[in-house]
Amino acid sequence: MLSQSIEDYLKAIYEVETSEGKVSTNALSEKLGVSPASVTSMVKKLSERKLITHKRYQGVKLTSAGRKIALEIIRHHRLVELYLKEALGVPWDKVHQEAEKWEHVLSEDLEDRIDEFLGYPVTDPHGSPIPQRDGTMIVRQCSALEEVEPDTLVKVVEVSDHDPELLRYLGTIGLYPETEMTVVSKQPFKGPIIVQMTGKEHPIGRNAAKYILVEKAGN
Amino acid sequence: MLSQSIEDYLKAIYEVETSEGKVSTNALSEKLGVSPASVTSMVKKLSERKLITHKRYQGVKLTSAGRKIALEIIRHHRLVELYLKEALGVPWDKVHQEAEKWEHVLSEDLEDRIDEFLGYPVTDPHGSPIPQRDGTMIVRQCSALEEVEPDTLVKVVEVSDHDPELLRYLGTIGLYPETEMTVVSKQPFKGPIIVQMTGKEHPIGRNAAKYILVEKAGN
DNA sequence: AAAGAAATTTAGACAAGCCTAAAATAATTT
DNA sequence: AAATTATTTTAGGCTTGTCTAAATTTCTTT
Repeated sequence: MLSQSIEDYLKAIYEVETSEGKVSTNALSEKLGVSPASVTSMVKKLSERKLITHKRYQGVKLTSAGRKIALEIIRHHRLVELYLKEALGVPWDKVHQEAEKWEHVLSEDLEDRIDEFLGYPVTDPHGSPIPQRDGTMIVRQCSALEEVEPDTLVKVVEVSDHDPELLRYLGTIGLYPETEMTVVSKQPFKGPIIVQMTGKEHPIGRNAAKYILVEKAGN
Repeated sequence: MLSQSIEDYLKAIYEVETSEGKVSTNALSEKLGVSPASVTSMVKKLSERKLITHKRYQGVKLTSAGRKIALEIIRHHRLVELYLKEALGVPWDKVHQEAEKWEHVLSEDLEDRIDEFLGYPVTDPHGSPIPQRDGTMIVRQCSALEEVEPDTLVKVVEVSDHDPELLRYLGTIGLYPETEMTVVSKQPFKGPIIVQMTGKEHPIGRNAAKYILVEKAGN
């Protein structure tokens, strides 16, 4: 049995690896909210257990054993998020926080029951792909809303769950994964991006637009 | 925020207090699976925090603050047990083990949602009463099946969840809380107790009969 | 290329919770 | 009542995961 801490580190390493490519001590320190020194000592332990590889002063990499565990935890996390929303009506800006705790206590049996209850879903409430039991995961071609040229019809693919405040705001304007919308204009000087959804126009700050992933809608 | 360990101790103290009256270091050591010395040191910590009172060499007692927390944890545990059975079809011999982990990660918000989903239940799948939000709990007049005289019509009130094997067996013969049955005879020399349920007769070992609580059925 | 800045690691400490072995106290037996 | 046994506590140690402060290595700037 792995400690909650180890699971948290492996998950964080996976996420940084995916989003930044390189996994530095500092990045992990930041992400996990612990000191760099603490990261170094945990990194040592994870290397000894062959869950990651590590060369001094150069980042860290998951081994396939480590990646398998990371994906398992992320699978738990995202299944739980979706379950809480679907089965218990927890609003989408709250599910992340709850899932952070639940992901560590979910048995395989319960994982399967929840998966079945949800009809073997492939994405969580924020549109993030759910790793499948075999470790595979859907891949999608998408870009940040920030990068999209005006006059394009796009479909929301995924919204970052890092900021509940953002999720609440997007909820109020009805912007969820699968929503289609048209990018009307990008205001100059890093001004907001204006999108049109079901008739209405909404301004989306650049900062928010970085965290909204979209794909070109079939038009 | 209380550690999982502290929550486990408070729950164990509550349970021993209820079933034995006096709470000794040894009883807790046994119940929690840790050494008596460990219990002593945790007891010291809990006293300092005013969650229990303790006189050297004479057991331990919950303060009202401590009891409140114990009941909260037990409420979590029993709500989760019932939820897992009702919402996810987890068999009744498995729910205890899962709930041991979940009871520590349930937020108040989720507790309320689950409570509502279940229609504000008062007992868990084994018939144990669920403490209400205000700390109250239903009380019932019942006795162990072992003590019941033959030729009595009884209703099962509660079955101990301490042994999954027993629960599985009782499941196979259809003996659940609310089941009515007649005590046909008590075999001599600590032999089994014969009960009749829906026509069929079943022998129940004395050891099992200790853990089945019943009340006289209105006949 | 050398100096300064940034990132990383080492060294040493601490809290929580557990352990064993030994000492102290209480309960039971003779 | 003394001796034996059982229970509880004390003393001292271990592991996990964290921290700060200082040393080392790497990167960046000039």
